[in-house]
Amino acid sequence: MKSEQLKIPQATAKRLPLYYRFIESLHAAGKQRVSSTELSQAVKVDSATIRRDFSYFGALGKKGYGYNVQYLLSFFRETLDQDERTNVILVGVGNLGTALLQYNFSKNNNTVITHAFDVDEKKIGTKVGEVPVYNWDKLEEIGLQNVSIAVLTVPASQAQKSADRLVEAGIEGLLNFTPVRLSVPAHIRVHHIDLAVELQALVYFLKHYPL
Amino acid sequence: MKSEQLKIPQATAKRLPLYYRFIESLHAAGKQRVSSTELSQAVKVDSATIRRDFSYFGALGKKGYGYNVQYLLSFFRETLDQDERTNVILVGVGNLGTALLQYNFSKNNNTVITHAFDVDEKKIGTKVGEVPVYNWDKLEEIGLQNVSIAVLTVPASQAQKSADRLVEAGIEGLLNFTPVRLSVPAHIRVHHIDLAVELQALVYFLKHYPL
DNA sequence: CTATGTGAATTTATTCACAGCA
DNA sequence: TGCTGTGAATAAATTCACATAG
Repeated sequence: MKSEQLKIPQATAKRLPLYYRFIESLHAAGKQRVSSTELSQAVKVDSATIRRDFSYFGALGKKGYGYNVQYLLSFFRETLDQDERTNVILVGVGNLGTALLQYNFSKNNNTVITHAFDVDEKKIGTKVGEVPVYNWDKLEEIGLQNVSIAVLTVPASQAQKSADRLVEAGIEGLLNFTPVRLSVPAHIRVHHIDLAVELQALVYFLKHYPL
Repeated sequence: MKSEQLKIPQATAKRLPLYYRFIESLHAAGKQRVSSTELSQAVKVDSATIRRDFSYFGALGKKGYGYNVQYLLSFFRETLDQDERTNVILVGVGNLGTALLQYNFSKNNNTVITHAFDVDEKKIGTKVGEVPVYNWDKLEEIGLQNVSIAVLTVPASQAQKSADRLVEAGIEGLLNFTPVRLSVPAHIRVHHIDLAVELQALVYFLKHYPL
């Protein structure tokens, strides 16, 4: 039951949170069943891809009927570990960091930023959207109380050294909003959200891939 | 010279801005030449992939030498249309919108947010990081002066209707930061940056794909 | 009849491995 | 020799198309 999950394609894994969120909204709306075609229209993923994605987890649906919303919901809740809470820290309370703290991914899920860190005396000791800001110099002292993920929103010049320190402190995953391509040990997982690259890529597609 | 660019794989196109940014920094540092291996270490993309990517544009390098930084730079500048300035508007001056306006992608490139829109009277008429905030109700009146891209940072509840209105006004590309999967005409290009999905995906990978 | 689940085909992307040029 | 550029191999992801269960 655990080992089979190792075979799930990465592309599928990245879509799971998307499915989960939409299934939640269907459930909240009181919908009982849903077909891959309906899901497809909502999340803009081909229906065959959705059926394929679901099939990696076994037969979640019923032929001629579709999928039971309640069942899907509890299945994905467990699969995405939404039963247990996941705590995250954020490093760098600048504009972007502040925006993420206010947002705090709060609406749908069980993943929450619990601590923020910064070096600015004026920010330390305050709260930004419920989240207390701690002194970055006290990271080791405070420790990562079973937190395994950090959101990195520091200036580019501080990115690598901040990452090094987080790794040293025992972090396992980084959501990196800086443009720096971090060098980390092989067992650390880093996902990049590179805002400037995303915008440039859109510009490029627009000019060179007319739809 | 134009038509061949239509064959460039999407995966390659998405990496171009990344290459461009690093080549810029090499140039700024006064470096003359660079090999695919060096590039690989810096941008964390396999060196064979880099050579393959470059090869879609012809023979940019010299065997036994590598690539000339100056030449690469001017080649990519042209390819990514960095000679001409690209103007962008931003809709929704909340926390995230404000962060993006302050950031304004400004450091490296020639793509700039020139107008922001919001409905909040307190924001209209002010400037956020150099960018003036206009009344969203006046969108049509102000018009999109040869702007073809909008960054969408409105609340989820406003996302679809904001997009509809932008499309009506003539926008061609959307960088969508809302969790809503927008429905737009086929000729409109939408890129999603779904912050909650990214974080959830990282959580999932961490728990299920031990490195 | 309906909509899943999945073999097979196809498309897209990555990586290997090396011939050949500077 | 040192590195590119690229055929060929491999891997990953998507899509087709349909037998089959309900």
